[in-house]
Amino acid sequence: MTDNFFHTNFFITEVIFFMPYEFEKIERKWQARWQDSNCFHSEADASKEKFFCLEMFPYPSGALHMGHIRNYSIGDVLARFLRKNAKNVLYTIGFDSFGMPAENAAIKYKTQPHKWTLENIAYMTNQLKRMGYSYDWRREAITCLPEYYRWNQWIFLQMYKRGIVYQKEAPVNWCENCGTVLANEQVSEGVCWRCHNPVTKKNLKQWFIKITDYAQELLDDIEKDLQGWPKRVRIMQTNWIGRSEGARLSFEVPELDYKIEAFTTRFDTIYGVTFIALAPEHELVRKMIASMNPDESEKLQAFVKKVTAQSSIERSDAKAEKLGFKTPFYGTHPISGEKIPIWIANYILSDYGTGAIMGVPAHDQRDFDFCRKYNIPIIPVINPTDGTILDGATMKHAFEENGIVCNSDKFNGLKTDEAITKMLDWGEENNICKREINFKLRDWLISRQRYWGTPIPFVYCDKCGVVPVPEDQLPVRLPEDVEVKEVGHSPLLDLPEFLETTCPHCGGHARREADTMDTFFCSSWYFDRYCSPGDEKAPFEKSDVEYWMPVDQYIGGIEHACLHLIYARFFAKFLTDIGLTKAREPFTNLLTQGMVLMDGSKMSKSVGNTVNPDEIVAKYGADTARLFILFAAPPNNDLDWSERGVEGSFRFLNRVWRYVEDNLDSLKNHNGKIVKMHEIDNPELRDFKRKIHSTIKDVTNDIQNEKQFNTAIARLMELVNSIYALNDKSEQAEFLRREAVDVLVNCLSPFCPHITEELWEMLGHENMLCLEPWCVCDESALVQDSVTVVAQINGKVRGKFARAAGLAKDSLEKSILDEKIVQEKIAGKSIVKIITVPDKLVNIVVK
RNA sequence: GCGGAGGUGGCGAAAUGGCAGACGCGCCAGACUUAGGAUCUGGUGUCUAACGACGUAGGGGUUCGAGUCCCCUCCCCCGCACCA
Repeated sequence: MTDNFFHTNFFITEVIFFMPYEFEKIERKWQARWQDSNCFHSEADASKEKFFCLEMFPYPSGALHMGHIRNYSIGDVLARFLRKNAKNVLYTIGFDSFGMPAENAAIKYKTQPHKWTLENIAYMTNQLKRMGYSYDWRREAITCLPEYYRWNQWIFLQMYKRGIVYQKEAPVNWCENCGTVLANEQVSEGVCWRCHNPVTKKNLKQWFIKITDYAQELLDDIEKDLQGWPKRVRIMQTNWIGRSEGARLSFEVPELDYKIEAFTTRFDTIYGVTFIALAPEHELVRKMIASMNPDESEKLQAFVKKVTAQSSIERSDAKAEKLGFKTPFYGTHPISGEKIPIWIANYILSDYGTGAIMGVPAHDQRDFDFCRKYNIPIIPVINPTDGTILDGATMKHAFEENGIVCNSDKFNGLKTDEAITKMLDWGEENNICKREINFKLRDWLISRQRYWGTPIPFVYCDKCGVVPVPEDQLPVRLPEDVEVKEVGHSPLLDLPEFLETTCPHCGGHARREADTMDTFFCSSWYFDRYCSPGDEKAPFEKSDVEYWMPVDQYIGGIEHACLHLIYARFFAKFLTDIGLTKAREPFTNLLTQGMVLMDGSKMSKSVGNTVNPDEIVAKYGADTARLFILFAAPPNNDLDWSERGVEGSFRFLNRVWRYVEDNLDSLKNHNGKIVKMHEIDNPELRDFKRKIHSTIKDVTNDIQNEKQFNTAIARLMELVNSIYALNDKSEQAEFLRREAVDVLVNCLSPFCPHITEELWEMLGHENMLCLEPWCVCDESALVQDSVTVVAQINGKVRGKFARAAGLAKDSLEKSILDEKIVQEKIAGKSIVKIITVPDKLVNIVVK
């Protein structure tokens, strides 16, 4: 009750007790001025150094959340700072506006995805403008509009022409809840990245993009070109791409007239093979079922059914029980010619390698577990270097380390490293194996059984089969006037006017592809589009992207480490291959900002611990919201939301405001003269002058090099404290105050652009602050007159003394030794050594 | 299990190997006040009456000097995890 009273009467109590600066009026005033003056528009200009500042564009889910505010506030500081530092800055925003939530919302609210999405975009655009972000709005890209997605279709067709796009029937990830298939990257720990429901495998014919063609380059360029990325992300991508070197070999199955191919990284263990295992999805399994006796065949079918019905979580959990089925078939060992039993096993992945393995239980823990369970023999072919002789019957676990080869004919006695090379050489000479590189990265499954996405530009002709839609017929428009009735049923399937068409080849009857593209396709090149907004002839102009790309600073969440950030890198490489761009890596520097937490856990609607940016902006203004979120933690840390902290930031801005307002006459009367350090005698004023310029130096460095906005803001708070603390009323002091206030306002402006524009204007400046150059640090003002020298005895601080700066080492030493306290402390002891750091410290080592 | 990033006051956090805790929050005291959740001033790591001692997860090491470098251990967070 009491709480409620204070909340609802906040402004009334404020009016009575505390009159804050009029942030709402001021913020709206400057937002309008910026908009009217087009001051954030940028054009390619070869005579200027460019800077492309990019933020991961939002999905228009309805409203901005604090994560967005953090992301975009970081970006805006950089954009504004660099603009002031004479860079030609490209900074804009857009909406990643295709995707499932729009369909779900359409069902829930009985609306249309199109309508819902555009309304959200309108709302969020207002929010972004209300935050004062300095976007060039002319460059905005909205992916769900035909003028954008037609170029998705166009790029897709270029990929098709180059053989990068293909259709394939395969066991693919299926999310029942979303009613669609998912790419590999979009399944994490066996669950759907979006809805967290377990994913199962389904055999479907789908569109894929051959990202694997670029696997090696995607890997190589991580270390070569992505030094400006967090190490974490580089490692995540490296692991995701998952390169492994090995060999391919095959086992003949004469009975079935088939050759089982297998990939191994340990060809040196080839003599230890005691079984072959196939994934239940392996093509040979079908052949086996067909050629087995009915009784056995039925059992095998039941086994396959049981295993494939398991969800990805169950199947891919390393701790899950290994299940096997012994088939009556045998493969021939490629060297010894022995008959090796063939099993079907649940732990063999159908989509890695060949979906079949050579089982070496002595040297692979998974195979070991499997063999112990099913009593398959275990033959060691490597012994530890310590002389132990392994025995397959008694081994407790697989020996996976390097060692000495045994039980392997002429290779016995070789060390593992040597054995791998020699055996592979021998294997290749004798046509037993072939060296091969395998990647964990899979081709990108691009089809989605959803309505709200880019239509895949293909038709199925009764006569000609799968036919691409000719480029001059693009876009294939997505009908907007639809009713989404249920999840998992695309309304396109009920729209004959969309589905029924004619074949571009033969003019006969054809049916359109009703699947749409993964929305990650849209976000893989939107930054290129920012360079050439509204281009009607191409996705973007070559000259534009060659000027602006690559992105100099990208800012976004780490959750895209192995999603968007891999897809976009792939796109950059593909687009350069077809001559459209030059930058093979799209993002030179990456900053992954931390999450915004509330009471230690992530803000989320479902938990109900969110803070609505609108309310914060209404209560304290955009400048305060920005300041708090930048001050509370360094950008890459998680940030705990604190209303108290917000109040602190608000207090600071009021403190700045009040100072200028209360001292405005004097400040205005002392404009235009910069007092140089050498003109100042008063030590207090010399300190003050030094403070002004050390602030410029530190703030510049913190923004530019460290991207530590929290410490930059701390320095500005110190400057404000110094301004308040200065008592001197001399003319010189007044001029210095004026200088300090100008510096403060300018340096604060990237963080809090509105209040600083207003103050700048109040101070009598005529130009908009956002266009004014950044402050220049006067190095001569940094010179220290006196320094505090620490006297240590045996490393412990025993006194602090003021000394003139720049004293020579020996005179400093002497002067410290002469100090009474020091003399007392070292009395009766002998000096072993003195370490002196000029202007800092003298450490006397005594015995 | 593997890989990565961390562990500093009551809290968020600062510290090119050189005064640990800048700045902010909170707290305490004072001033101005009819009033204070405004504003201003001062204080605020722990122990101690004090001198002083101790203090950056714990233990060891290098160094004149370690939050920072090296080794071991513990704890939290993140990513990967049957990838042959």
